[in-house]
Amino acid sequence: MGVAERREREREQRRARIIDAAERVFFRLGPLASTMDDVAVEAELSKGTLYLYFKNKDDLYLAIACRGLSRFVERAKAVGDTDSGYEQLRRVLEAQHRSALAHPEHLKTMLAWMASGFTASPDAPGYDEYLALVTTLMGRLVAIVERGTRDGSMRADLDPVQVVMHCWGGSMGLWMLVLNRDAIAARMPVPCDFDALVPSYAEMILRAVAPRPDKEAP
Amino acid sequence: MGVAERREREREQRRARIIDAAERVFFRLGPLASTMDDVAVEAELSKGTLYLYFKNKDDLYLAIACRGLSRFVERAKAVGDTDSGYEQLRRVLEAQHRSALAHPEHLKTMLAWMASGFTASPDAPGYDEYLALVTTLMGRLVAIVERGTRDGSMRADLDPVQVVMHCWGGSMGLWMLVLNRDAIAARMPVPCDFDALVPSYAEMILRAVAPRPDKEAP
Amino acid sequence: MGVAERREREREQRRARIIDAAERVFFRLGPLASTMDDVAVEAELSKGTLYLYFKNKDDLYLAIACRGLSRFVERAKAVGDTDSGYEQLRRVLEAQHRSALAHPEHLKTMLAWMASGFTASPDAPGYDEYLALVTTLMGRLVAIVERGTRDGSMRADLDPVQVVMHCWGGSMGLWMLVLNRDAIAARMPVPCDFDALVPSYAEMILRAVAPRPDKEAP
Amino acid sequence: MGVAERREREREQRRARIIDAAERVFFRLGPLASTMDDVAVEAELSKGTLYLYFKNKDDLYLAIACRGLSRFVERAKAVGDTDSGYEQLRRVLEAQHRSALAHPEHLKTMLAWMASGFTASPDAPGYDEYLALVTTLMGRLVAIVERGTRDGSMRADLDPVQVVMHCWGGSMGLWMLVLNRDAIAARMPVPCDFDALVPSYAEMILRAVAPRPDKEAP
DNA sequence: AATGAATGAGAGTTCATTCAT
DNA sequence: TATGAATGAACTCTCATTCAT
Repeated sequence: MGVAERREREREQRRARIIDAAERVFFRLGPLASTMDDVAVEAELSKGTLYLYFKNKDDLYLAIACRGLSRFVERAKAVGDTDSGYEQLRRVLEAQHRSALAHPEHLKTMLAWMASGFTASPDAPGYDEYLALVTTLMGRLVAIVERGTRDGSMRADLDPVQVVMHCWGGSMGLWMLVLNRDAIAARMPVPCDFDALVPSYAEMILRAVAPRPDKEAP
Repeated sequence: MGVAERREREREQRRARIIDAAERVFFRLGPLASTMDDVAVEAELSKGTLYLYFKNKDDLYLAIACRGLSRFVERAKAVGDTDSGYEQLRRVLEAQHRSALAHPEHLKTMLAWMASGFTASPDAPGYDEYLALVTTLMGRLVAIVERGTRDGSMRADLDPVQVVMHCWGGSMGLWMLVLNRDAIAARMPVPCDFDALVPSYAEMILRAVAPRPDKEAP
Repeated sequence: MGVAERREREREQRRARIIDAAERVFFRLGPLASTMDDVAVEAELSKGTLYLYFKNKDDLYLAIACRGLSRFVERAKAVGDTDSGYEQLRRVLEAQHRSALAHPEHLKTMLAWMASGFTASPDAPGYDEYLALVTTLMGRLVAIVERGTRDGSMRADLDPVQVVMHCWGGSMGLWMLVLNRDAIAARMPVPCDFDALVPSYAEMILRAVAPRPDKEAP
Repeated sequence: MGVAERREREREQRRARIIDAAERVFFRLGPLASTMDDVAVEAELSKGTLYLYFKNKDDLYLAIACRGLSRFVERAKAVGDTDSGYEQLRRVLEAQHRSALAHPEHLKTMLAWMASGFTASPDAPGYDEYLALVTTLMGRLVAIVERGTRDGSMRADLDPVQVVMHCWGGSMGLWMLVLNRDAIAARMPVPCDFDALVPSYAEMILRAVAPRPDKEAP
């Protein structure tokens, strides 16, 4: 049985190395301009081999999305469960901002994928993994907000799901602007501090979910 | 002189009809999967004719973006300049939401374009028009927030440009979620009211820019 | 009848102006890269109008060839008929060299046409004119050599037609090299004086057709 | 190691077969009218496969030119180095004439290429090979004439490079006429023996480079 | 398991030519 | 006569995918 296990392990390693290569290529050229040939060359593998590990280009795309997402999820988990809901949300937002700053290309790739319509077909091998990640992340975030509404660190009348979507979707939209800062700056009539954009967005969110001040200090 | 005028008018009409057709195709297939052949068939024109009116596919893309944007701009202008800054912002957000609801396909196309990196080259014929629209819109929005900070209807410590970007970018991001509601809903562990997403986002923004209640009622 | 004549004259002028424009375009871009659109713009005429004066692009090509050829013919005629055959040949070669130096683009265009296989169809409107020119030129040159063989200024055993073809074809070939001097120079292991090429060729021809020296000076 | 070698050999064979097919097509239709589709059909290969072996149409063109040129070079080398310069030149000219007679289509293709301006870009894969061939050929011919001027079998005052260019360029020009014999014959006022054209040209060249008879027989 | 040659449909774009006005 | 919008076939080149070895 050692042989089968070693094989499986080797297979996983090889798969991971292909994703590594694909990430480098996708980040360099964008997912659209990247070809399977580019990925094969970068992975020092033949093109045919790629198809032994990934059903098609979209499946490879999905695997990259999973990676990015799992980084987010890990950060969200690392925040822990001891603080107040408000504090946890603050730290999650901060953690994600740091994560995005560290891997902006990941974000770019994911955005391109989202904006082009989430083409992953449910029968792609990586689909289940991806689904599990989203579910985990969303569940975690919703739980944080729910806790906040209960422990009094957030307004009680918030709809947790809506708040999570505001955090998630809004951040995505702002990152879309930040990642295209050059193109946008050229079109803005007034200067904009792009580096401050996401932090100030988090600030605004937090201010909006905070309980009314007059209720804070009776 | 009537002839030249009529020609010019007919040319504009034909151009508009091509954009109509392109919109339908782009919305049906997505801008990436759409081909110039598809557009030609939809417009009941030969492919060569397309190139009489648009330099290339990107230029056609840009024309669609311009159209969507100009709808936004018109709505923003229609809000008028008589109310308080806060009230104007509220109405602009509301107007844009209605606009987006009426033409979601536009938004989808624009998002795909933004996420793939704003490829418009400055020498495309429609570029200047596009630029002017963005500048107008951004200028208008910034002016509204500036007014709000001065007339006391918004917090005085707001950075108007940041607020505008939060409105703009955040809405985009949320619309990205709404437009992919089916794909996302399948991945959400808890149900989400997608129709409420953008309105509740506007509400949150407005709440965040409003002056502190304890300063409102001294 | 004055009206018809004026019309005919105007038609000729318009035709000539189109050829002017076509020459400029062909010389600038080469006959292959030149489009009927380019010619129409250069002629400040609509594309459709071009087809009122020329059956198709080849016919326009032919008209340009005629122009170049008629210049040659005029130079050949201007040499006169008073000198010895040898002297006339010398002066014709010299005249053609000067003509080619003055209008190298013409030569280039004609060469491209010849090398791509003389595509003129006999039913093109300008075909007869072109044919007449070639006939005239060849007849003139052959007559010169024939005279030379009879008046003792050339070797008596020459075949006049062969000599004319050597002059004509050989010059063409050498001009082909001269016109591509840059490309060729880059490929030559030894330097070459391209300016001397055609004159030295004429010299060689003349030396070869000259009577044996021992017969010159008895 | 046998596998890699076999692959390489097969690759060369396939490449050669594509050039075969391209030659047939180019000769039938002319290089301009020939399309990559035509070549693919003739080679019984898919269009995509062509691009695995040749970067683009020009590269395929270049490969054909190389082939024709290498035949010339081989003939020039086969002449050997034992005779007088004059005799070597005579035999080279003769050899090239036979070569051209055997493969006129090659000549036609090369002429079309030359006349359209030597478009080969230096980064085409076959460019170096082509360059080496031209350099070899030119060097060989110049060496022959130099030898002739030194060994007394040619006039001492000849410029070897000029003579070589006369041979090369002049022959090209005459072949251009021969290859278009039908079109030209229809335009000639007097009959012309096209088959004799190149041999009689070689004769003329040889006569012109030969030393003066009165110096030969003192 | 790995290869890489082969595929072939289809992309965007061009341009000589036509024809209704 | 002159126009120029419209055509549509043809072009070169790309690339995700397959399959014999």
